[in-house]
Amino acid sequence: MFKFKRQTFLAFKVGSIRLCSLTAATAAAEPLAQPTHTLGEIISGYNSDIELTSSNTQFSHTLFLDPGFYLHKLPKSRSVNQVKEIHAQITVNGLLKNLVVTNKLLYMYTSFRAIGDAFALFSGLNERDPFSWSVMIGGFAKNGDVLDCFRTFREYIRSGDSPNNYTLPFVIRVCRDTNDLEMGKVIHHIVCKFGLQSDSFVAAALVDMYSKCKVIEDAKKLFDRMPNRDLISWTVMIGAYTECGNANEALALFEQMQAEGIVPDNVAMVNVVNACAKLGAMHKAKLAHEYILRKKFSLNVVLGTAMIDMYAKCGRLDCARDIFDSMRMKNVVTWSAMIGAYAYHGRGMEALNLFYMMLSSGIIPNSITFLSLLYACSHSGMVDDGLHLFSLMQEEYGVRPNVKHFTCVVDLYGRSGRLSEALNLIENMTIEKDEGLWGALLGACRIHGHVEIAEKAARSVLELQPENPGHYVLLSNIYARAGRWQDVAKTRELMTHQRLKKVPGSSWLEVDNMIHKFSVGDHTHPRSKEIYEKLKLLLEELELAGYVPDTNCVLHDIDEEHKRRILYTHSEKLAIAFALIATPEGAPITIMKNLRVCGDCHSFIKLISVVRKRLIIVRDANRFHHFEEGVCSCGDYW
DNA sequence: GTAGGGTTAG
Repeated sequence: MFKFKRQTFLAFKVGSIRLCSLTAATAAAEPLAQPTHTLGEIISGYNSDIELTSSNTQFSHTLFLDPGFYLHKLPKSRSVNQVKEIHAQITVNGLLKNLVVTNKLLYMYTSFRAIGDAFALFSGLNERDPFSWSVMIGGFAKNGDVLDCFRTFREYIRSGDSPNNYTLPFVIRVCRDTNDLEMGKVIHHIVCKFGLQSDSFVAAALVDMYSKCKVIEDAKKLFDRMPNRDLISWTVMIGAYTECGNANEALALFEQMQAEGIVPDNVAMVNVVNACAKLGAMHKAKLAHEYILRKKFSLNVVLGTAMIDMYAKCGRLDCARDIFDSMRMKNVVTWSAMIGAYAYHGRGMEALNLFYMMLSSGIIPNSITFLSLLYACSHSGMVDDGLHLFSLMQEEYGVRPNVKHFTCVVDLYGRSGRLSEALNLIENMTIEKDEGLWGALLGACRIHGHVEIAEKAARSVLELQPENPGHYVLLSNIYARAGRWQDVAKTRELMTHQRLKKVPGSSWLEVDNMIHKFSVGDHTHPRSKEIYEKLKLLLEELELAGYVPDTNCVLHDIDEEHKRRILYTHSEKLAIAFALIATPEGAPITIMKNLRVCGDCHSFIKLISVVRKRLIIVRDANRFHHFEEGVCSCGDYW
């Protein structure tokens, strides 16, 4: 124990007080130069740690001269204020000139996202090494400070140092986060220039960047060329395939990874679970779950939440709820996932009840929680509840509605036939409108056959997205229903003038633990011949039961007969025909579709559910449809 | 002795 001399104490006091402001800690180094020297003299006789206590009990600090002490102590900081306190101690000890200590200090500031403090320290440094630069570049990257990150990276290169396998992944990350493929390619050139393309960290970051920028082929090429593919690069690649809609390939890759002797971890399993969710394949989901239990992965918040989503998207609300109930730690994402699951299945009341449970357990809802709730209300016809939540969200929780929230409210009004209120809401909105918003209004006009508002909605939606064939189909359906055949023809004409972006539609289902995938007019399935024969019989059977093909769902400029042929080979119908061949009589059928089920297929499936006495569940891009005894409660179609 | 790539709800 050492009692301060008065002057030393004052010097320290200056440091202690000033370290509370961002730049002051470094500024404090200057006036402290002299007194610290005194302090050094005082304690020069002690090589070991010395505790200095002031006579004023307000200040009681331990000062150490050994850099190792701070390297050990800094990571234990629990707040930025603690870092600042240690910063002051380092300062009064004159240890700021030790770059190892200073870099760690810099890192601690960035880890608390105190980027201003970090930069103040960084810019005050007389000397910087590649560690300091990479911590600073990484700090900006993790904080989303794109411009500062690039600026610092440029400065670093200008200072004469070479970019390395630490700095580059940070810069690549920024390109990924901002979806800046062009900049990503520039960085890729730099990577090659410095011969770092084989580094695991750099390569994995590049693969991730390419995949998030939707150039999966480039990502795969890079991945295939990697000499050492570790767990993380595999995980990135698995996630990339799931993201681009090829979940089957993602799961295949997971198998391949294990065959190469790589042992998955929790994060890898989250990616596997996501792939199963995308596939909606119950068998795969169960296998993944069993694997997770067998290998004793901890069901942490992230993995647990992913599993809730997986089961919900496989059509198993009960399993999703079991996982939800078994989770000890739940965050707002977990609750929102479960609320979203109910919403997705058209179970508005359950979604709402869960929301109130969430509130009583003290979780604060966010923008996405409310989006799921509004979605639940719109698909369950709970107009008043939806409108109440829409105002609650803004007034009680300060969540500013984005265009997706508005879209739900338009849907809410629209489905219940309050079309002018929906239009009014859109017209009075101050935020930017998108095609989804107008599309919701257009969809509502189809349900209620409102031509006038439909034309208004169609004009706006086609202005924003002229290349989407779905909008023309909707408008044409509305005209057709009103018997306005000239306008149907005009719509088709309008469409043929556009370059249409066709997202290939596909449907798939799981039979005997295998995924069977179909696209329109598909003949690739090994049992294709049987499927088409079955479909022919089904069509005859259904026409007797009153099915009339709705060729308005096909908008190609072709004759009626050709339209019928296209219509009857829609992927949903092929999938249904296959299911009827390959599954036991009376068993429920579950089909997945990457786009929305078309109106004709919707009526087709409704009829199948009654003439074949089957429960048919269809998951499309929007929701789950439960067809039972000729009824689907979705309210999407007439 | 100080710096690094992958994860959950829409």
